[in-house]
Amino acid sequence: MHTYAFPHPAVTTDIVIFTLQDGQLKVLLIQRAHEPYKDHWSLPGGFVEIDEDLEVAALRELQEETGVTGVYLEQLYTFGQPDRDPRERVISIAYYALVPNDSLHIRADSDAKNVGWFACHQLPVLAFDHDRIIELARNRLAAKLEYSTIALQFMPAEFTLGELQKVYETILDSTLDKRNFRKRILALDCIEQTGTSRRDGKHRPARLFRRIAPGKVEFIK
Amino acid sequence: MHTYAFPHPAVTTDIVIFTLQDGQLKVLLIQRAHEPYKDHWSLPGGFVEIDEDLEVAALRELQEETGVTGVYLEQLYTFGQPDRDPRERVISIAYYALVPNDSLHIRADSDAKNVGWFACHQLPVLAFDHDRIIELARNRLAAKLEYSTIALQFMPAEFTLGELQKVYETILDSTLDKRNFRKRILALDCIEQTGTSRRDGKHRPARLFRRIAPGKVEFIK
DNA sequence: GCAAAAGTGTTCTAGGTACACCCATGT
DNA sequence: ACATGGGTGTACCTAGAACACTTTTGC
Repeated sequence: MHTYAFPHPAVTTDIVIFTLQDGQLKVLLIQRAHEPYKDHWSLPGGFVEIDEDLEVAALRELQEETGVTGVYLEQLYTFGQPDRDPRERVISIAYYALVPNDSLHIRADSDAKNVGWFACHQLPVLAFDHDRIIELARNRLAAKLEYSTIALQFMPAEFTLGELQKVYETILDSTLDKRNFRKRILALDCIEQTGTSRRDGKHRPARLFRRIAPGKVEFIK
Repeated sequence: MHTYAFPHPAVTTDIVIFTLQDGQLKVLLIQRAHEPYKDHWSLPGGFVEIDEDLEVAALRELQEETGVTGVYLEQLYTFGQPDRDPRERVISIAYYALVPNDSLHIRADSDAKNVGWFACHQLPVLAFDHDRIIELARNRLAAKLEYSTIALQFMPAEFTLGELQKVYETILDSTLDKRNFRKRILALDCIEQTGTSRRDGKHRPARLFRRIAPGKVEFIK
């Protein structure tokens, strides 16, 4: 037991894990096995250990649920409405992560709970205030596309310009002009040709590109 | 005493209160009366009450230290390194506030502690990680000048375009072209002439403007 | 040969930058 | 009269938007 002279809130991290699948922006959700919000879907998350850095706690959740490491992770916002959890006062530091589709190996039912990817525009009813958290994360992600190279964090080691354009179009939910897109991206000097190309379907093979600074997200303009 | 099955961190809010004085961007600091960091300067802040919303806690600190209400307040970032406070694990949700210079009445020595405004570019040695917090707040503020009307939150009810330009120049630490500045600001449709002007010194009187939507910070571009 | 995505330049437009002089007041 | 900040317009430049055809492959 742990006692304090004045009441302390519980502190958790929740993490919005984004990926792109089937041309849709998806988030990872977990079905709750217990009350409150039993059977509702919710964001992965959990209590911050007493000697654990916040970002480390978020990375731990990410690792436990997806098995991935070394992906983009950023603090989003801290949610602390007194009644957001009916059990006790819980303050949650929300993070969001971007996971390339090809590095995914969801731990299937690691502790007998359901885990799944849901398209952002058709989410189930969510536990707590997790709908607000996802909404905010989506807005932040879309905003960052405009002024940073964050979209590259969704890409595998090698990718085509067509695939990258699809990422932008999916997140921004709009179509882009191919020539303008290529001009803009190449002018950023953040990707380079591998020299190889990939045959894929009954059409001209596409040149492959790689990131110049893989882990880095740079601001542009 | 308050007892929990597993250890809980303490949660505080710290608040970076900005104002403009003498053509300088300043922040409000408080001299600590007790250990740790006794006599060091620090940000105003304190523990979040167990049933208190985070923003309400920040507003309370703001009110206690400056007496102002109804000013711009925004959550900045949450700092939670395990060793940032030597006493116990303390997670701090940092906010920043923008206070028009004319609405200031610092409570002088409300509880026998020193309070003062310090220019951002000549801060004293600060307690905890408060130097990092202020640095981040400054960057956020400067960034927001470029894509929102946040600068208006520093202005009193009526102001001249010259005064508003000075605000931009101070925060961005650069000089701006007068004609281009006026064109840009007026095109935003966020301020309007009061119809009056103000005589002030030995030169032509300046037209006065007011905000069209005083409390609102709009995104531009 | 036809369907399907890859690849490639030019023109137009709008928004941003650079720039210099007259105006109203106090001393 | 002169010093001080207030107030105004135009020319240039550059970044973003609009736009259509040829190439390479699989079937």
